[in-house]
Amino acid sequence: MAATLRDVADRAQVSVRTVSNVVSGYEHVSEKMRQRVQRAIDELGYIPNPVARTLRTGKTGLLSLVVPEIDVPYFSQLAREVIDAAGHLGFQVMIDQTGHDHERERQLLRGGGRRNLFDGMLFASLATRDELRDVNPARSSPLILLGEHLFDRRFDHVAIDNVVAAHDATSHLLDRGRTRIAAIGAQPKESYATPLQRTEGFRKALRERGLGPVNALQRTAAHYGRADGYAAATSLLRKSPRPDAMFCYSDLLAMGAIRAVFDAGLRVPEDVAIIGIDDIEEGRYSRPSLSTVSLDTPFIARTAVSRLAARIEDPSLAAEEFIAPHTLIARESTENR
Amino acid sequence: MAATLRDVADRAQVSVRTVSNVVSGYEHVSEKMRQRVQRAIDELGYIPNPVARTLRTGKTGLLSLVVPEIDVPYFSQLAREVIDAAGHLGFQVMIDQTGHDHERERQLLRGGGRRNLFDGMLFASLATRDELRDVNPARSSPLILLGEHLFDRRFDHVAIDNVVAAHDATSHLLDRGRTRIAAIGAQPKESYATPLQRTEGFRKALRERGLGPVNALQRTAAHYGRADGYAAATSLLRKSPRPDAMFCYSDLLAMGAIRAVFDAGLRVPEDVAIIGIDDIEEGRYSRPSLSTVSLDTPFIARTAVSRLAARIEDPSLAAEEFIAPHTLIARESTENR
DNA sequence: TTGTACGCGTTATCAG
DNA sequence: CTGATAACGCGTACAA
Repeated sequence: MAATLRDVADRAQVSVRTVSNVVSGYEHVSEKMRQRVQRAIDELGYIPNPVARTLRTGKTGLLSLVVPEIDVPYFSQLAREVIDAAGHLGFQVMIDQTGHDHERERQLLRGGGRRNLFDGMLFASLATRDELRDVNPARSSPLILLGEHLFDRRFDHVAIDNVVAAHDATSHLLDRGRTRIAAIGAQPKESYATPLQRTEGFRKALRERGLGPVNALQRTAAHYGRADGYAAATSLLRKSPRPDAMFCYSDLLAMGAIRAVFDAGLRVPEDVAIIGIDDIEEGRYSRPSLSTVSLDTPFIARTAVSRLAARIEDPSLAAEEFIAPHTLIARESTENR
Repeated sequence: MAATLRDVADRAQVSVRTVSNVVSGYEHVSEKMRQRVQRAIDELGYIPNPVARTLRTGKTGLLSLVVPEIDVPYFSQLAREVIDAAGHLGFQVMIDQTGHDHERERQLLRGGGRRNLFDGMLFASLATRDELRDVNPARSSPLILLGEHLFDRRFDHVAIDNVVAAHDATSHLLDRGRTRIAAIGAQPKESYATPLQRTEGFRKALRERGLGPVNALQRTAAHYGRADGYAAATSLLRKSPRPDAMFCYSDLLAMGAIRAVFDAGLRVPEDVAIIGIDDIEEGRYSRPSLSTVSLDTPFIARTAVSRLAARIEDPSLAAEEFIAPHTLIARESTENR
């Protein structure tokens, strides 16, 4: 059915080598030869078979992006940037979801069960220290960690400074005159880096202003979704005296929290100020619009993809860490009363 | 470096044929043999090379999902379901974005420039009649169209009944006593099926209640995003008398419209009722929560993936059309005044 | 039930 | 600059 390199060679009366040269744009081919071959290619409608090429070269041109759930706005935004950045470098992207399942994460880190169909992997899902420890950087396929995993320095790693980001968000609430500040997003089992660091930044900011321990005003959230934020905020509002501000570890948590405040008959920001982290577009249109810490997703995506490409070229590269910039964005949800 | 089938065969003192049988779970292998081979496999840490297997079998186990932008909630939710459904059938999913670029759509429909690295494609982006006409179903790789393209019956097609959905949404607004109903989402150039059908359903519902032509209350929207909804709604509110309801062709348009109404100093639903289509999670937490037409995304994803799998098995299948169910969901944004 | 040998479509090596 | 030919790793018809 489909024409092969050999078919073209036969038709053009040349060797497959010559055809291959023309197809892959090899320099030293006479113009005459090139035209003759090109004509045969066009006549037969020949298209190179990427699988055969891959078998020979060992490169598929495929990257794998692993996220917990692609329909979480932060991750779909990241995916968008990653796919674009990868495209510019000639890669296509396949997506895997872990669904917060540890076993699945472990499995994907080992290369998806089978030997990889991809040249490298961007891992943006959670992973505990233990799961990473099982992975041997020297033997596994090229891997870049995104946003987490500060524990393990054997891997390339693109992230933000979570301690500072959380500190900035909390300080912003303090600057607005809030004093009973709650935090939503610590993990039930503290095994991940990001929530730990955000909690650290949160507490640090409070300490700097002479505010004591705040365990009673902290709430865990398993999945950083709207429902988690809603539940946590509802629980916090039952306390007396109730908090006058909430720092949410993700914008999605914040969206849930905002709704919870209103369902409790209170107002944002008048009664409770709310700030998140991520800067998803949703927060720019919500009522009130959401104050947040904006992460430079394009930077993260570009850095991760180009670093992965470099590591595919040279797997012996020493592991490096890249910190993406973040900016505090004040919107309506933390305005002064 | 990596062990091959032949390495295992040498080590187990058997032929490659036998090893291959064991690996691919062939029935008729003696238990003794199986164990001997399995031991060699484990010792060498052998993993089959999917590329070589693909070259031989012609199947990559990869599906391509094409969307306009993955970070649009409707599409990321669809992607989530598609990836899950594909996983159950042993497929992985790569994602391509068209970014509303016609040339790119055309290119992807032709198989991404190169011959396909995937077994089949789910096309959920827009495409005009012309773009599809260039594609020959018999020669291209297996293709399923999602949600659009009712023009062309040469392809498998999974969609909802857009005319009825739009009719339901509009009727809901009429049932709530609204009389000056606007519509946001027609296309500047009417080349796509979905907006045309929604406009048809919209007008049909108005006609049934004896309401005349409404061109003055229709607004186009190029990309169905929040910004488009905001701009269109703002423009509509300047009319006098102003509309008392807006039917948005997507939930995202509706989110932008809600914000626009409030920025204009008016209230939803008291002054303007708003309804969308899609049922994205965002609309369940927004203020007011968003009335909408819920599409059965899991059904769409499962149907599309299993149909694609079937078509990969048997490319000669006759094209078929699948209609996914939809349900009207009334929330706060269309409550009675 | 198992072994041998060939082909899948490329790229790379080595002559010429 | 171009031709012949050997890999790449696996599946399978054919033979035993």
